[in-house]
Amino acid sequence: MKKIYLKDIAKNLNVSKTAVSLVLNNKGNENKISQDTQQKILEYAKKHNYAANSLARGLSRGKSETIGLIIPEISDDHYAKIAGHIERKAKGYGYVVVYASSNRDPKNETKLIQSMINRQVDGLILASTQQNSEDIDMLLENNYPFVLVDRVYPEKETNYVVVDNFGGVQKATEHLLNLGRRKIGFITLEPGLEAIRQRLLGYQETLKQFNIKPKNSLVKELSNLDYKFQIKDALEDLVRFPNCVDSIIFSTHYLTSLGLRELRRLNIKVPNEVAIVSFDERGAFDLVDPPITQLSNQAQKLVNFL
Amino acid sequence: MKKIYLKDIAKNLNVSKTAVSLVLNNKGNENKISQDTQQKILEYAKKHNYAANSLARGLSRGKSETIGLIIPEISDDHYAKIAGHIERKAKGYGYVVVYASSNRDPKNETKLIQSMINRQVDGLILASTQQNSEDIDMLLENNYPFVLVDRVYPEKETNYVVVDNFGGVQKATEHLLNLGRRKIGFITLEPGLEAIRQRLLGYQETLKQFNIKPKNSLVKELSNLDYKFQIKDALEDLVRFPNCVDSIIFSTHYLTSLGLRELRRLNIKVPNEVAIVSFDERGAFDLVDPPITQLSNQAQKLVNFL
DNA sequence: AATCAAAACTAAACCGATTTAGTATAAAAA
DNA sequence: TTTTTATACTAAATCGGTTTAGTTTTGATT
Repeated sequence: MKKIYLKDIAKNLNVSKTAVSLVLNNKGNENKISQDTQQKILEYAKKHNYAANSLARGLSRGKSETIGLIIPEISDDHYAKIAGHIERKAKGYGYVVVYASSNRDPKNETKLIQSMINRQVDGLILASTQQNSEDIDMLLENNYPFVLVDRVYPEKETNYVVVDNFGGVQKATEHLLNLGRRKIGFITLEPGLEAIRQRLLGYQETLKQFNIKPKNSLVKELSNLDYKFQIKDALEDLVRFPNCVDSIIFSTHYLTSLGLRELRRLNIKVPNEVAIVSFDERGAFDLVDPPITQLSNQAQKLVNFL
Repeated sequence: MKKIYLKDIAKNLNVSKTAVSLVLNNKGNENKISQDTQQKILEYAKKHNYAANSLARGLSRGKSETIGLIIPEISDDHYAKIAGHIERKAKGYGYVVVYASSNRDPKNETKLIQSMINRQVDGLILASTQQNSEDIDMLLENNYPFVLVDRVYPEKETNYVVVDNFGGVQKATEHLLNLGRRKIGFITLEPGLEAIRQRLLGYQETLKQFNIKPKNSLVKELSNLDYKFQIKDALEDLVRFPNCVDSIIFSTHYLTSLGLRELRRLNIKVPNEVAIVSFDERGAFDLVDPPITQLSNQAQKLVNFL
């Protein structure tokens, strides 16, 4: 089974490459190629299993039918899900996706963006480190087609798709309030990422709407580096006097994991003594008894807008 | 910031495209381009941020510096991890990876393989559905560079990389035996996949090595479609008279998840009454108390051989 | 001064498609 | 019969590189 090229078809059927190309791209009619000839070409192509070399096609058409996806880490569940949904959508349009992980390093991200552009991807989807203003500016200036997902530069005018961080936490907070909880703690990260800021805001604003004054002492902002250690103190402080929370919202799934273990260590009954809600989904949460309330399927919602 | 092409450099420096191409590909010396000229070209290229169009390069070189990855599902934790490791390795060699999910449908897989080939990927990594003998044959016949990962056609002579299914379960079994457990149940899937067969074998052979006769009544092979429902009966049968197992090996992580919940429902203490070992890793298992013994980091080990 | 080899460079073919700007033939209109 | 207009096709340029097969220039050798 040798590879077959456009010119082989042309030669064997005694027609021009042009004719073959037109017919195989469904432009036979508009270019007045006779039905006979079209038939002939289509049959021959099918019979010999012809498929265009997409590098050549891409070069001459100036597009690659490929989209580039740059994410912090493909092996991260959250981004793997996003990648999955993007791929499904892309496939529907005949696109293929190439991915690359920045490992949350802006320098890497810059390189990857360049590499993707050189590879002639037709567009970029970027879950940025959010520390690459210049790259975003560059893309904007060059009118390069891209959209940000999941992580956004709020001060820039770009297309973006994010989960509703504010609304999500708002719902979480309302959920707890409707259950009658009134002393709601909030464990989150330093507000470096816009998403994180939005989540805190969602919590605070919802409390206000219920005429509860948000107290800073109930909000624990852990360091991105040290959260694993800090969470212990944070949690103890929340559940002990004088805070004595009756519920806690965790703003990311891994904080939830850690927090849950800590609560167990402290012998605190979940949800009777302290109810908890987690912002992110996490498939395996259903392993835990009792199930954790979670805002599920964020990744799904997110990509449907693309 | 306009795009700059090889011919622009050539024109502006009054040299030929050939010279520019050679120098930028580090073939200046072997082709006796003078140091002066080389300097000139390199500087100009750097200054103007030249980068080759990789479609054009790929077309003329006959390779794309791209590798194709076909997996059942990118959003599956296991495959996302594999994808992550593959990407890291690939990046080291200047390769980029395009992925596509077969959704475990052989028809899809066939299409994807064709699509990847048309896209001129330089090689394929395939976590196959294992129901596509013809595709594998085709690849072999055409001498196409590919390797199977994770899922293998044992009767075919291909390159492949798999976790040591046999050895893994062997270790798991030894682990339980060394803990003094003697009535070890094995919950697995129908032996459609080679990996699954190897796991069962690992269990059976290890028992024999310890002079324990493997009993079929202690092995539960659940249907791929119905395992969620069948696992209840399977588990009850194992723990109740006359089987009364003191431990269970689950051959996949999702069986472990389900089994664990069932054991809890049956009020059976893990690991005191029944110890369990899971074949696959699963990050979130550390949520569960007590921790589940697991064979960890399979994905990592797997890809290091690539 | 003629010869030869090495050094420095380049024209043009090529990769495999797409696409523009035609041409040749047949049928219809003048 | 000549002109016009469709119809059915095609040659050649193009995309942006790489590479083969030279050619020209310089310097050393006889």
